[in-house]
Amino acid sequence: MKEMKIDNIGDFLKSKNIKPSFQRIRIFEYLMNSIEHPTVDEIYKALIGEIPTLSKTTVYNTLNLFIEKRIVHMVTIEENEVRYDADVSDHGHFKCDICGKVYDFKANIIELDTDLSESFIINQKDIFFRGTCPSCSKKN
Amino acid sequence: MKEMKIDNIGDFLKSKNIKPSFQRIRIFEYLMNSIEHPTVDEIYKALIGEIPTLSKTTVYNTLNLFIEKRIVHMVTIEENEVRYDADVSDHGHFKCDICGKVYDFKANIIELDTDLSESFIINQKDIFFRGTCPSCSKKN
DNA sequence: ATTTAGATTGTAATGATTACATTTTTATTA
DNA sequence: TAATAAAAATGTAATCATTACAATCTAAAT
Repeated sequence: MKEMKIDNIGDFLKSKNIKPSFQRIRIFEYLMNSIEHPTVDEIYKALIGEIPTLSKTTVYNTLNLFIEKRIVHMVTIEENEVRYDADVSDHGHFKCDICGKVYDFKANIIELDTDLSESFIINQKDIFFRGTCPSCSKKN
Repeated sequence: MKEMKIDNIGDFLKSKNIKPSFQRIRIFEYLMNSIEHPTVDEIYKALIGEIPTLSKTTVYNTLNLFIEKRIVHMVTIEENEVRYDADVSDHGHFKCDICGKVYDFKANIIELDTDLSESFIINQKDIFFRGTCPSCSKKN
């Protein structure tokens, strides 16, 4: 999910040195408007109706390009499948072990105190919590 | 990697309600002494010499049991394969995008400021950074 | 209009993980 | 101790996400 609104996705992609093909625009748009953190399969299924020639390989290629250009984050919450997030700002993910739902939360990662040497160049910071979400803990 | 030394792994497993079979003891011991965060395949290959009848299914079963009993953490750093860590204390992982090596670092996760409601029950906290490690950035 | 690079597609292969049934080991009871 | 039951380990086969690669299509450039 992206808080900042991008009015013209084509121009945004261009500004990141990405040629704005139709598929790329629609994939980024879908990811931007997703509250969940969709998998490749979910993105593919959501767009195949509108783009009948879309192939899963294109979704993979496009997402890998977006990651390389740093406009999308890979979220390895699940064991088996990778999820994607168009919100590249610092924030955390909470996964409920019961219902499997993933919640976003704000975290002040910049102020996190670590013993990591200055000579490590950090490109991405992820915070990931697991546990039981309020609605599932109520049921027990 | 586990900082705290466990002198008798069998007793330790028993204390966690895990029957200490030979395979389970050896798998936990291997994980405890690993500086890296081995994959299922790495654990299997490391032990097959010593335990020729060991099956990969057993490694999977055992690790899933350890996770359930909270004595091992799943580390989803890689895209494709899950890694495991016998250090369940709060700490972070840094993965170098160039050489792929994973570094542990200390992080004061408890003091991390988040907007997550109190009604979320947190069982596991993970911090994961990506970037370039000192030895790889020197080379460029 | 032609050429060329880039983007998309489909097929097939790879490789991690799980399902499930069978066998082996360990614990329990008579 | 022997018999029985429960738990653990094993092997095979299946599933499914991901990638490799070659072919086709599209769009930009000359």
